[in-house]
Amino acid sequence: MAATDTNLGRRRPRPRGSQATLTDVARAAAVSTASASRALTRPQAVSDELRIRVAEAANTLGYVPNRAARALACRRSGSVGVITGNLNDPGMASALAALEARLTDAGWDLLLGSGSEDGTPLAGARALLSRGVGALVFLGVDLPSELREVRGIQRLPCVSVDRTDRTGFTASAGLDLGRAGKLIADYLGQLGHRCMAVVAEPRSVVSTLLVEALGAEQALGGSPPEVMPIGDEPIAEGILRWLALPNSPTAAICVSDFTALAVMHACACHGIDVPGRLSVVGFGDSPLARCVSPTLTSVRIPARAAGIAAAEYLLARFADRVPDLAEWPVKLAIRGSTGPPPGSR
Amino acid sequence: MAATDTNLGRRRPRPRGSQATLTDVARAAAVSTASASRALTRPQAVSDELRIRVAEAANTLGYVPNRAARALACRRSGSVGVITGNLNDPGMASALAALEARLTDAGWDLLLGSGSEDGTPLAGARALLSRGVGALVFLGVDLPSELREVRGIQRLPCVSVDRTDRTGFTASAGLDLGRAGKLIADYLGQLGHRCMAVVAEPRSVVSTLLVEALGAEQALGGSPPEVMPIGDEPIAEGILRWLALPNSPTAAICVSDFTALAVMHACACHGIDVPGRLSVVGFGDSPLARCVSPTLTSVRIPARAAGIAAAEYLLARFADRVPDLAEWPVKLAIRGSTGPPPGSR
DNA sequence: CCGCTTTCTGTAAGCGCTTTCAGACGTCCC
DNA sequence: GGGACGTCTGAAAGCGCTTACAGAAAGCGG
Repeated sequence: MAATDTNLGRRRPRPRGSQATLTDVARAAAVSTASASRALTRPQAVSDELRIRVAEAANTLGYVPNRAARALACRRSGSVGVITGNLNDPGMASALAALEARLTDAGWDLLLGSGSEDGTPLAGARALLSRGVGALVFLGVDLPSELREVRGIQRLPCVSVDRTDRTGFTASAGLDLGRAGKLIADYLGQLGHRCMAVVAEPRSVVSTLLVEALGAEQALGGSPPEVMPIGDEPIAEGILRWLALPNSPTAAICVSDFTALAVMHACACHGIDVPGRLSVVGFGDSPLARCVSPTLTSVRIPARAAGIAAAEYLLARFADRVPDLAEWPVKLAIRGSTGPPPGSR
Repeated sequence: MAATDTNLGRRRPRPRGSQATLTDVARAAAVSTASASRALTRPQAVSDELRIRVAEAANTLGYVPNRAARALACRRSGSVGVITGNLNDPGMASALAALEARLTDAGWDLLLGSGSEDGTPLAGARALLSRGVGALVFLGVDLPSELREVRGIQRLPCVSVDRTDRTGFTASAGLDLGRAGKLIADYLGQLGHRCMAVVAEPRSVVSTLLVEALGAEQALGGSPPEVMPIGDEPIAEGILRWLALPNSPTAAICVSDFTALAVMHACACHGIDVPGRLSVVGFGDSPLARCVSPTLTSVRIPARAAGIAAAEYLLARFADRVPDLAEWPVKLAIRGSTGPPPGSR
């Protein structure tokens, strides 16, 4: 239906004056198409003279290889699929940009799969698979364990850049957001905090990971953190309610710097001292984090590096090399918005 | 080089147990490949009986058409290229998600082109063109006028979703961010503001448009607005400096809600009344805008709608229908952070 | 100078799909 | 009953590219 609706599967007449084909190049260079193909794709396999002749012909004709034909002949698509989650999660956009740049440089296409819009990443993975992608990248999505059951995915290099894959199925490129929770818990725990809360945007991978990691952390006695969803009520009210609790949180872990700033502002408006009464931690370490007062302690995410790492991983696998996945540690940029909890000497 | 480096253009053996082909389906259904193809892509063109037989065969075999082969046979790629700018600009991510969802539904692929990473969108457009995309979408990028010179682009449906195209070359899908500046200027002008300033993240389309639109607006006497770049110095310092100017701004137009919140926070910390002394306008109308105090006046961007509009436009052009580009007006969500300038009765 | 290896090039066979063209088979009407 | 017509199907020709295979040319030791 979709196909006919949009005229997808209908042959079109070859537009006049269209792209030169390999045959044209071969004719212009007075060689066979085989030689032309070789000269273009594996220059070292032909004689210098032939290579130059073909290159010149290709150049003057403005030859651009037809990817579909190549994919068909090679039985390989030349494209990798990327399934994105919430691109508003700090860093995800730049990870994507870096990934794209590196893969494009190497001659691969990036096919965008259904992201956070509808349903699970499973549907997205299936759709991309049916498009014949040569690999799959998961960017800021929670991976369901059913993923490994998806038909044909076993053969495919898969990489997730924020290690949200609890299935252990994909490789994970450099970025361990899960560690961020531990990092924060350790740091705050050492300062003396025993009760901390999370301020989270819905549908955010970061929030999932934060809650999970904080809950598991021993420093906090294993109790799951209080969570305040964003967008329901004024931030200030939520905070005041927290502080009125018998065992009130002494630290607020926020899912983004934006959120953290909202918390700080609410505190400023109600005379709640940051970090004296409440420590605030942001996420993403945006440029603004050091431009506010107090300056904002924030998790720094090497997103660009992670995007590149993912790309390198895939390129290595494509070339049948042993991939070498460097870990790019998530770090905490400690600034003025965090300190010892009230009552600690 | 890249090609050999990554083994791109090399044929691979047909993996065993791989996808069923149309030929397999045809054989299983005991029909010719021609009939199978027709039954699958244009069901109304064959008899019921044949269609059902083929459908069943395809189903049991788990047949998935090979896109490359189809593209080759149809002389059409079945993919549209999208060139993204700063995905952190409010709304751009969701516009992309919506675009992707709609196009994927209709059977088109989304090819990601080099975004903000390197150089101009020109290179990105060329790269995508050489990949044989059937259309181009520009998402949050400033379009240089050289774009129309790109070889082969003239024949291609092009659409930009935020109307940053001053070349008049692309269609523009529903979203006129340029109007946002006018909207703000009008509103603030009516309140009595005569001098306003912009707080901008670098490399942001929104900021470009804001500065431009505000500068052009008559209400302000045509003088270009003061601009404070983000990340250089504490926001508070910049604001204090502004307020010390002889003809100090009475309103701060911020490139995002995040930025706006930073401004409000700085004001709160220094006893600057918002909106009494300084009105603050945000951009994007995020959920947090109504959770802060004062609630934040913000530009509401129908980004999802714009993404869908872009998709519909392309689908219409693909089907040789007359595209019908609805305008999705950018609106101003007026809340508590804006008011008359100081000194106005 | 011969046979052998090595290096390069061309021929031709696909890759999986769509579509043209023509044939087969009914239907309908005179 | 016979021709005109319409509907459906199949054979086969590509789409533009890669590559197996074989042939040509060149180098080389004996």
